[in-house]
Amino acid sequence: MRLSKRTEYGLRAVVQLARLWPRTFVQSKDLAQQEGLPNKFLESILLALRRGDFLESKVGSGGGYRLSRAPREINVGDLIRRLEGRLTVKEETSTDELSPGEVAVRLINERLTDATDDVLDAMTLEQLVEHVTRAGSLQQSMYYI
Amino acid sequence: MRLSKRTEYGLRAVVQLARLWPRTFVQSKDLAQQEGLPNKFLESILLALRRGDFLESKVGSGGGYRLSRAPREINVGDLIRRLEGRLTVKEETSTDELSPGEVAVRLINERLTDATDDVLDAMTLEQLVEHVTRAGSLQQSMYYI
DNA sequence: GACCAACGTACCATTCCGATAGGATTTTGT
DNA sequence: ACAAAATCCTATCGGAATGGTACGTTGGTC
Repeated sequence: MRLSKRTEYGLRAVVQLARLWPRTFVQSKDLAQQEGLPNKFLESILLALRRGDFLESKVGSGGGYRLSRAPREINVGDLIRRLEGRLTVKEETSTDELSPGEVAVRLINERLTDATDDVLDAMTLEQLVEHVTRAGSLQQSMYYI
Repeated sequence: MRLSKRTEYGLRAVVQLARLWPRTFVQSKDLAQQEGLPNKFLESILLALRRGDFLESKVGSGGGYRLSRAPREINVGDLIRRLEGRLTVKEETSTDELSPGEVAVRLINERLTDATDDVLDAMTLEQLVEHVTRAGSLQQSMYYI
């Protein structure tokens, strides 16, 4: 189980935006620089997030992106499902004439998606950022031991 | 979250073998035909499973594959991890100088792999086959309603 | 009206996935 | 002994997905 680069970059940008919330707009260029990401690629990701109503954008000088809602209101599962862009062609639910092996595979797939959805849906962006800053301060405090 | 074809085919073959356990060797060709899988591709998968000590094989006329142990002794998690053949280049555990975003991504990845491992490790091949045959008999009985 | 940044489109390079081809090796059956 | 049968092994390949770049357009600010 591995997240795509697209998802990873999107998450990293959103985490940055959440830490700045509710301050004003941040430009794609700056986000890319802070996290060391390819600028144009990131732009396309941010655009998708805006379309998914996770971000608001402002064009022109002094423009940029910001979260459309408070981090508390944003669910990580929703975010990632948007980023992964699952097309998953509806799985062709032809329940008839399934071999035993096919039934087994289907069962496992269901269990896996349920488990991952549970993990991701139980986490808000606020919680995620909280974990991160805790880990960060922990990391920082270790320099002084 | 989706299993690769390689994993899917391997599972389907193993489920068939588990249903026949502890009977004698089944040929790749027959497994491929029963499940409608490409023969040569399946062969390479079965070979990997043999190397992973899930199967025993016998060369020559009357040869084939069979489980190396009882289905009860085979863990689905082990099986799938073998089949996916994740190379996952050790994640480069450079704990220093991580951006907040990177920490967040790492956290999510850990949670996801933990959750999926939990699901898969809690299932033996015997249990999987049991689920399948139950579902199968249910499906069959519906023909007679 | 000059600049700025989001928006949009098209394209490209590389990797991975699923699969096939063609054989070499080992055992069984006659 | 020999032929058939099956696993075992290596190489290759087409196509799709992924990750990324280039270039231009639109809309907003000073």
